[in-house]
Amino acid sequence: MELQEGKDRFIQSWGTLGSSWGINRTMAQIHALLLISPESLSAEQIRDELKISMGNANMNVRALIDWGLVYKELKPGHRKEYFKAEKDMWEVVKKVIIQRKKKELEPLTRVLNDVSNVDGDSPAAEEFEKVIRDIKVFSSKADSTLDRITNADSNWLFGSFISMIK
Amino acid sequence: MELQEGKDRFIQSWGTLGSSWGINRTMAQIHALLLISPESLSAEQIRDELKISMGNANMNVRALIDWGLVYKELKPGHRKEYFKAEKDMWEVVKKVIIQRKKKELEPLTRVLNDVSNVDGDSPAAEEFEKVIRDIKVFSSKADSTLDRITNADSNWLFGSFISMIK
DNA sequence: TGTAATTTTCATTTTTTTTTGAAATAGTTA
DNA sequence: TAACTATTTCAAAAAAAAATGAAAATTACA
Repeated sequence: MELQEGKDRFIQSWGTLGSSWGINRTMAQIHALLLISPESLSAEQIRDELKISMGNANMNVRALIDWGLVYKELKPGHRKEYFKAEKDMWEVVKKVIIQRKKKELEPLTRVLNDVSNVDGDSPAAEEFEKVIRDIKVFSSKADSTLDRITNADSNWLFGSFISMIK
Repeated sequence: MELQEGKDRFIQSWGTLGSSWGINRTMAQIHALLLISPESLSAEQIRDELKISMGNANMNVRALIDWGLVYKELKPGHRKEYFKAEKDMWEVVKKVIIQRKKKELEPLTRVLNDVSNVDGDSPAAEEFEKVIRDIKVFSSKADSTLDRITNADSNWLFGSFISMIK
C-alpha cells in the first residue's frame, strides 16, 4: 500500500475513534497526523495536510494541549510554533481518563450528593434513594480505581500480574 | 428536596453522562427513568414522563435493549410491552464495554491490519509502520483486558485483590 | 377474519455540534 | 516604531445528529 493511502486511512479511522471518546473528529485527526509524523509540525502544515481552516487547526491543537495529548515544541531559528504528539499509547489512555474523569465523574458525583435525600417514603422515593445510593457506591469505587490506573504502570492493568492471581 | 426535582435532576445528569458514552441523551434519560422506577414502564409512560415523541421513545428503547441495558417485560393481562432497566451498575458498565469494544476496537483493528505495510523506507514510512505496530500491540492488550473485565466479578477490578499485589 | 390497539419506520424538521473566515490581537524583526 | 508574520477569537455558516409525526406494519382479541 502507498504510504499516503495508509496515512489517510489511519487518520480517518483515528478520527472516528476519537469521536467516541470525547475528542472531536478533527482533534483526533490532528493527533493522528502528529502521531505518524517523524517531525513536529506547525499549525500551517496541519491545516494543509488535513485541509481545514487555520482557526479550526488552532483551536483543536489548543484542546489537544489541554488534554496533554500534544506538546508545543520551540524550534530554534523558527518563528512558528511546532507541535508533536504524545506517542506512548498508555500515556494517551491515561490522559484521556484524567480528562473524562474530571468532565464526567465529578459532575455526576455532585448531582448524586445533591439529590440523595428526597421527601416522603413512597415506593418511588425509596427506590429513587436506593438507586442513588448504589450509583454513589459504584462511582466512588470507579473513582479510586481510575486514580489507581492513572498512577500505575501499564503492566499493572495489562501485564503479567494477571498470572499472580490466577 | 422534592422527589420530582430529584428525579428530574438525576435524569438530566444521567442523560449528559450518557452522551459521553455513545448513548444519546434521550437513550440515557430513558435508562435513568427506568432505573429509578420501582415498576416497569410502557413506551407510552416513557413518552409522557420525558415529553418526547412515541417514535423517539420506541427507537431509543430498542437501542437500549440492543445494548442489554433494558429488558422487555410481558405483564400478564396487559397488551402493551413494559420495560425495565438493568440496575446493577457493574452489569451496566460491562454491557457498555461490550458494545463499545465491538463498535470501536474491532473496526480499528481491521484498519491497523490493512495499513500495517506501506511501500518505501523513508523516515515517514518507517515512523508510520512503527506507530501502527505500537497501536496494534496496545489494542490487542486492551482487547484481552476488556474481555477479562467483562467476564469478571466487579471485585476483580475494584475490590480487595488490590491488596494481593501490594 | 375484522377491528382496534400498539409498535415501527422513515422523510422531514429541529437541534446541536463543528467549521469557517475575517477581524482583532500578539509577537518578531529590521 | 513600522511592517510583517503568526495566533487567537468568535459570529455566522455548514454539517451532523437527533426528534418529530404521520403513515405503514404488526399484533391481539372478539
